[in-house]
Amino acid sequence: MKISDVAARTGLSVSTIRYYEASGLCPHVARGADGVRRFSKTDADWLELLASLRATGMPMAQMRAFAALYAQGDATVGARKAALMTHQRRLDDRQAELDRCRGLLARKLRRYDAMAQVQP
Amino acid sequence: MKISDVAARTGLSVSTIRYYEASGLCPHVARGADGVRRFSKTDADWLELLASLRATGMPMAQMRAFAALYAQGDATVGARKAALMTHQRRLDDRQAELDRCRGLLARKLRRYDAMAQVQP
DNA sequence: CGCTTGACCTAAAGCGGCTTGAGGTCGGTA
DNA sequence: TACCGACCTCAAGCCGCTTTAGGTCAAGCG
Repeated sequence: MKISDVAARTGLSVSTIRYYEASGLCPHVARGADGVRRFSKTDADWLELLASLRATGMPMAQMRAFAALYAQGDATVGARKAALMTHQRRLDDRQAELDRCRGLLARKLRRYDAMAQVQP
Repeated sequence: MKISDVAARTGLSVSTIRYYEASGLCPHVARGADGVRRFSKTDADWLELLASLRATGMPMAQMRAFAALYAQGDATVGARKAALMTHQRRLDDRQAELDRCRGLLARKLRRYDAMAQVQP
């Protein structure tokens, strides 16, 4: 799999994928003799997870820590589980923000409609 | 109202509020003779809305545009309504991302649990 | 055959959205 | 009076990318 394929699949840009690798988020990506990156299915799956974590607000430092655990194999499953559960809580916070904002927008929009009726 | 009060109320940091003002997001904040900002209730409400929009991903450029409309008064209600409705769609996108991520995490966590059972 | 086009590569600079730091003014209090 | 804390400005720093500059190679075509 080439970098463009992974980009298409994960929704990350090609640049972002290179940046993530350079930042230690997806270490050990294989290279062909020509120096071109060759992603395994596992690499792609991993990046897909990263993309989802990042899109929902996990900081890079935590993703880096998570990647380091992942690289150390099965012994770290407990720690990884904890990291994901921490992120679940972040999701709940985001959800709350989203809901608050939805409410605010709904109220604002109703007020705008009321204004439009009074002076059309 | 002083800047620290607005910070407490909106959840924005004092620095961020100053930065927003400097960026044209909340123009015309009054100043005392001592040069200290004096926020009206309207200012605070406005910043609260901005905080919510920002926290849910509206780019500053769009907030700036929205602020400019707001500053021009009631004639721009239609445009402002459109802007908020655009943001509502962004909320839906975020919601979808959140849900996707939740699903992914749930699957991952189940897999981790399975692994822990096999080799405790 | 040579030439362009396009996908890949690196390294470095730029950008959006804050945060932090240096340096200064004021009012209150021990 | 000397210090503390809240305010101020301006500039630099930081995070998470994106863009730009400059280069290699393979495929396609006039």
